[in-house]
Parts: sequence; C-alpha cells; structure tokens
Amino acid sequence: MVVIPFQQGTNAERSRHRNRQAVLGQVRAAGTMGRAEIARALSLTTQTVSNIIAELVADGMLVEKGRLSGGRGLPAIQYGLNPKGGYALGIEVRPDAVFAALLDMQGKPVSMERVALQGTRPDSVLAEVSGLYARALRQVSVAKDRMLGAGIVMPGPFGVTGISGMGSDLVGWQEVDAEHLFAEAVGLPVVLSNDANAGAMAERVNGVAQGIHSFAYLYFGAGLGLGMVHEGQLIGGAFGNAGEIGHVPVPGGKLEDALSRLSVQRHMAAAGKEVTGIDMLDQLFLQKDRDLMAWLESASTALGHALAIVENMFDPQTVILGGAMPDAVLDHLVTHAPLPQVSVSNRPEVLHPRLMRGASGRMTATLGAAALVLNRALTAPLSYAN
Amino acid sequence: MVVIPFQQGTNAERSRHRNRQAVLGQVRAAGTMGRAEIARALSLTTQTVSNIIAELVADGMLVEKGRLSGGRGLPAIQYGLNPKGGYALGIEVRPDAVFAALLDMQGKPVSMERVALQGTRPDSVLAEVSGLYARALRQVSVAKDRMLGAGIVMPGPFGVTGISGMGSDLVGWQEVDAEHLFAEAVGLPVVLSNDANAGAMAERVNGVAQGIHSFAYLYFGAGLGLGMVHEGQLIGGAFGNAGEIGHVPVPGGKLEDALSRLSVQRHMAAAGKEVTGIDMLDQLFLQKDRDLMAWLESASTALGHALAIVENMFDPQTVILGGAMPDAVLDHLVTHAPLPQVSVSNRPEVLHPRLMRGASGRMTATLGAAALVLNRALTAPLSYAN
DNA sequence: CGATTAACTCAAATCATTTGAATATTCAAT
DNA sequence: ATTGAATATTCAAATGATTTGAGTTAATCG
Repeated sequence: MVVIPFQQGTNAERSRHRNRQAVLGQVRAAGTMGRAEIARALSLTTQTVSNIIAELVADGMLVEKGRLSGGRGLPAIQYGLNPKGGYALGIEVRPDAVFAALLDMQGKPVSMERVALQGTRPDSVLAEVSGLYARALRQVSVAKDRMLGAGIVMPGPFGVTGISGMGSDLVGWQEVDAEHLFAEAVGLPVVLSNDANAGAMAERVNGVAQGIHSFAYLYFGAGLGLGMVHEGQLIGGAFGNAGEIGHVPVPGGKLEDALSRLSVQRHMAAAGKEVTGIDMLDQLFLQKDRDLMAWLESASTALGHALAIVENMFDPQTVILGGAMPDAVLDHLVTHAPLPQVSVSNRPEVLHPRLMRGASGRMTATLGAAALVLNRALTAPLSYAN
Repeated sequence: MVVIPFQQGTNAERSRHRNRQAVLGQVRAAGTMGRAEIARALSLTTQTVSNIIAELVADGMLVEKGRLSGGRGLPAIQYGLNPKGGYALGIEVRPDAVFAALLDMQGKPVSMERVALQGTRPDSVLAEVSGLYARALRQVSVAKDRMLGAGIVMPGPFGVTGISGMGSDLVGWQEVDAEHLFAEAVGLPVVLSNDANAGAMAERVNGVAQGIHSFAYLYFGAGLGLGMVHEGQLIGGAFGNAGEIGHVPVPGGKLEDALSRLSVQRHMAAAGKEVTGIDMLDQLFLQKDRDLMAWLESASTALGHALAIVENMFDPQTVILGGAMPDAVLDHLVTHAPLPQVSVSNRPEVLHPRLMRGASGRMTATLGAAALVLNRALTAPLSYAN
C-alpha cells in the first residue's frame, strides 16, 4: 500500500493550486460568477482572484459570459466553466465487461463505450482500458493534456479475505496494486474506488446532490453499498472499504439479505421466476407482480432500518437511493420506506427530503468514476484556522 | 446556525499558520524530531522548517532537546514540545454539575475541578464556567495568552426535536447559540461537541489512539455514543449530530436497549438491585453478580452487532470502547464481544486489535473536551493535489 | 586522515497574495 | 439633470512566506 502522508505542509505553489481549485469549484457550483463575488466566497482578495482567473482563462478552463448589471456599481464580468477546458475519464470494471465514459468539466458525458471481457486477469483488462481510453480521445478529439485524471471503479472490498463467497471479487486482482497499474495504463493520475462511492460523486457532480456537501448514497449493486460524503469529500475509511453497509446486521438478518439485487433474484426464484435483468424487473413492477410487491414490502422495511443506521450514525443532509434498479422500483422504495421516528434527521423543519432517488440512472458507477476525478479537481477541502 | 463556508482559499498567512500547526503536530506525534526530519515528513524545505522552529522556540512552544547522533553527518538538534507552551480548557456540562480541566500542550491535565449545579439555565452555567476558568488559570498560574482555546461538551443531540424523552437534553439550551455564549464567557475560541466525540479525541491525544488516524470510539454515556475520527479529524455530520449509534436498530431492538448505562440500571432494577453509580457496578462485577453477568452476556452480543455496524460502515483502524463504566467491565466486554466474521475489518494480518479499551478513565469527556482543542491546534488536514 | 554524508545557517531570489491608487459604471438622493 | 455613494475592475508596488544556492559544522566510513 502506498503510504499516505498524514499531514502535509504547504507553500506558494500548493497555495496557488488550491486557490485555483477553489475558484473553479465555486464557479462550477454557481454557474457563473464575477471576480469580486468569488473573492468574497473564498476569503481572497479580488486581485488574487483576478490573477487566477486570468490564468484560468488563458488555460481555457474559464470563459467570459458577459456583464451582469444588477445592483449598483460597475457590472461584474461573469465567468463560467468552459466545458471543453478539462475532461475526466471514468472506467468501470465488472466481471464480464468494462465500461468507459468521458465527461467534460461540466460533468456532461461526451462519450461512452462498453467492451465485453473474456477474463478478468489484469493484463487483458488493462489492455482493454488503454484501448477504450485511446478511442474515446480520438472519437471526441480531446487532447491528452486536457485530461484531469481517471477514476476507476472495481468491485470491492479491497484487500480483505474475511468476507468470501461474495462472488464479487475480481479474479487475479487480489495481490496487485491496481491504482498503480491503471495509472500506468492510461498515463493519468488515478482515483480508485468502489461503485457506491462513485455513485455518490455522480450525484454530487451532476445529479440530485448538487450543492449538498454532506450526504449518504445507498447503492444497489450485487449487494448494497454506501457512499458517504462529508464536507464535499468521500469518506473512504482507513483501508478504503468504508460503506459496506450490506453486511450490517438488522432485525431479520443482514441488510443485503432483504435489500439488494441478489435478494430480489433469490426471492423471485423461490417463486419460480428467474429475473435476468433490470428491464425484467421493470416489467414485473409495471404488472404489479405479486411476488415482487411482496419483496418490495420487506425491502421497504429493511430500507427503513438502513435509514435509521445511516441517519443516526452520519447525520447527513439527505440520503440518496440509486444503482442497478429500475427508477420505478427506486421511486416505490423512496415513497414506501418508513422514515424512522428515532433519528437525528427527524427534524421539525427540513431543507432537503430525508430520502431521495438518485438521478444518474444505470450508468451511475461509470459516470461516478469520472465524477470522482472532477470532484477532486474542483474541491479544496476546508482547513481549520484558530 | 452559523454558515460554514464550504471552501476557502488560502494565502501566505494562512499557509504559515497551517505549517506551524503541521510542525507542532509532527513533533508531538514523534516526541522529538530534528529540522530536516520534519521537513521530509511535511514536504517542506529545511529552511522553512528552520524559520518556523525559530518562531516556535521564541514563542515557547518548542524546546531544544539536545543533539542526537545516530547515522552519519552532523547530528540533528532535536526539538520537543514545551508542555507549558500552550494550554487547552475542557468543560463538561452535565445536568447536575460542571467539570473543568486544564491540559497542557502535551495533553497532561494540570488542573481539575467539579462544581455542582443548581439549575442548567444558561446564565448560571456560564457564570460557573467563567469562575472555573479563572480559578484554573490562577491555580496553575497560566497566562491567558497561553490558552489555545476551550472545548465544551454538552449532552446532545443538538437542535433536534424528533427524539424526545431521552432526558439528556439540557433545560434552557434549546434555543441559544451555545458556542457563541461560551466563547463570550471565557474569551477564547470554542469547540462544542458531544461526549463521544470528545472521548475519541481524548484517546487520540493522550490515550490508546495515539498515532491512529482513523478510528471509532464507542462511548457509554447515559445512552451509547460513537465518535468517528477520519484522517485525524472528527466526523460531525451535517448538523453536528453524527454518531448517535444508540438509536440504531439491531436484532433484538435498539442498540442502547442492551448496551448503555441505562440498560444495566434497568436490568438490575428488574432484579431488585438499584445501581447508583459506577463504583457499585465495579463491586457487583468483582462479586461476579449473577444478574450483572447475565446483562454482560446480552451486552456482549449487542457489542458484536455494534462492531459489525461500525467496522463495515466506517472501516476504521480500530474500535475503542470507553466511557462511564468500570474498567473491569469494559475489559470484560472487550474480551467477550464476538468479533463479527462478516466484516471488512476481519483481515488476515492486523496492525491493531479490532477492539480495545480506552485509557482515559472516567474523566474521558472532560479531558476530551480539551483534547478537541489540542487536536485542532496540532493537526493540519490533508489536501489533495493533482 | 581524507572523503562522504547529513544538518544547519545566511543571504538572495522567487512565488503568490495583499495593499493602495485610479478608473468605470450604476443606483439613489437631491 | 446632477451629484455622491457603492461596486467592479485594473495596474503597480509592497509584503509575507517559501525556496534556492553557497558555505559551515560535525559525525561516520574506508
């Protein structure tokens, strides 16, 4: 494992980098902003912001958006992100296929591709990934130096042997430094994470969590995952495996026994119906299939438990539900899950609904992989002064 | 509510502050260090570290500790924290009393006092607090400008009405800005938190979590609380109420039904034994009281559930158990709790035991209140460069 | 004993932000 | 319609903090 320095000092160069990040992030969050406005938001002087903006405009990251006359005084020149100023690559590795997406700085996907995998051995996966990356660049004609980085999503958990038989661990990836390998394959800085974390970032960058800095994201993968975002940053845990909420015991068993894709499939199989894909679930839901509705009943209860756990432990602004389920099913769960009474989130006045459905659809994890990069590039973490 | 800026830019002054923090933190963690060593650890130049150290020595925060000859070359001058260089005030407000502790920069308590409360109205509490603070300063003859800040611990949760009947909410504090009031009363920067968070910091600053950057702390208060430390910083949640793990549903009911001080008291009362204090529990445990042992049996099971939740959701380096329980009882729980099989923490090789007993004893929360301040003063959060 | 290694210091250079002065534009009051 | 206050921006000089480079000191290795 790479030794992560626990503390780092800073200098002029790092300060500049941080301030650039902050300016970009601020502009992205607001759409368009003027120099003075940005300066106030970041506790910088207008001159500093002015210098940075000049640089960012020269680099093609920002573009002028005309003057906005509103209040008194000289109308501020508005600046907005230049979507073509930077791109992020998102890669999702599944046991049977690799997905790639290229997102512009705005968070909009500009290319997508899927390649089937023969095996999951590192060599072949890496070769496919380089190919996907090269094709994406060519297809959209993006210069390599416009790339901000690559986000990789793989089935976790990473580096643990205690949980086996999950069937999700990729063969051949146990003993390798995946992050390093991918970084070499694409020649970019790499962020490696799991599907739930990526999904959370997808919602933050482009979905319903825009402008929300602390939230939790419940993700239907094969099992059930959780992404936690605190002050704009993911909480990954000491070993990168935080959020494995599926394994958590609740009344009635493990959470993912009642609330996961495997759980529906098992339930429906017991009723003699083999569920092969998401579309089929969608069909069954439309038909109000009795067995599916029965499963939803118990799943809603389980979701209530999950909420009680997540809300009380993490106290987020909201909880978002997403992943490999039809939107209609997610919506049903969102409206039918019992919101726990005994919860710190049970407030008299609320700014956000306690539970929402995610907006990223089925490609959540792939888009989220790229969103991991965007979030890192556009967010300067808070530091505490005295 | 105070609007917390989500991002902030930085400048020369803030950089310096941050670097000072980082140097102090590094020295504290290592005991003694030389300039070049610190520079390497923080990715700064030796010259920068030299300048900062000169300043810190002049300010009385660091002291020279002689030369250490080990390898080749000029032996480095070692520097260590000057315990008297700074002090942190810790205040714990309980429904019936206020506790105050003064910690030096090393984390060692230099004064402690308890004052009984008539009522918990803000005026009277604040008056007692100012008094305690003034007496502590006089008693240890600490100059006011040596104070780094004050940490306040109060029963939470803060600003929630959904959970009532907990009996822990302080009367008269619902509608006031406690942080501001305390800051005015003592004339210091204030950190406000709950007992579990404070306890976690106590362990980090002076207990078994020294050198551990990501861990979780289970705290026996009236109920059961959880403090989560991630990369050296507390995770407070969006509204400051993260860690209310007691309310979480597990097989058999809410977690704190089986695992809390109230739970033992109820259990023992049902057996006709009124438990009035910790000492009495200690006695009963020594005598291997049958009813207490029965409670411990079920409490251990519950603790196993708690571990499964905390480990899988947060993936910490370790979980620490502490709070208002006799050490012997905590030890019993630590040894008897079933370590969950299905957990991301169930690793083949471990650096830290998965479950440990805290070392701060009964004054955990008060000491922790001050530790909150020390941690903030000595830890520069990581930022991510590209 | 000389070569090498490493820590430290001084002075000058560099980088980035801040300060101060000047200008442009709009709103609001007279 | 005119004037004054408020706000946004820019330019040039000043400031604050880190970095660079040369030089000194001290210990170990061969």
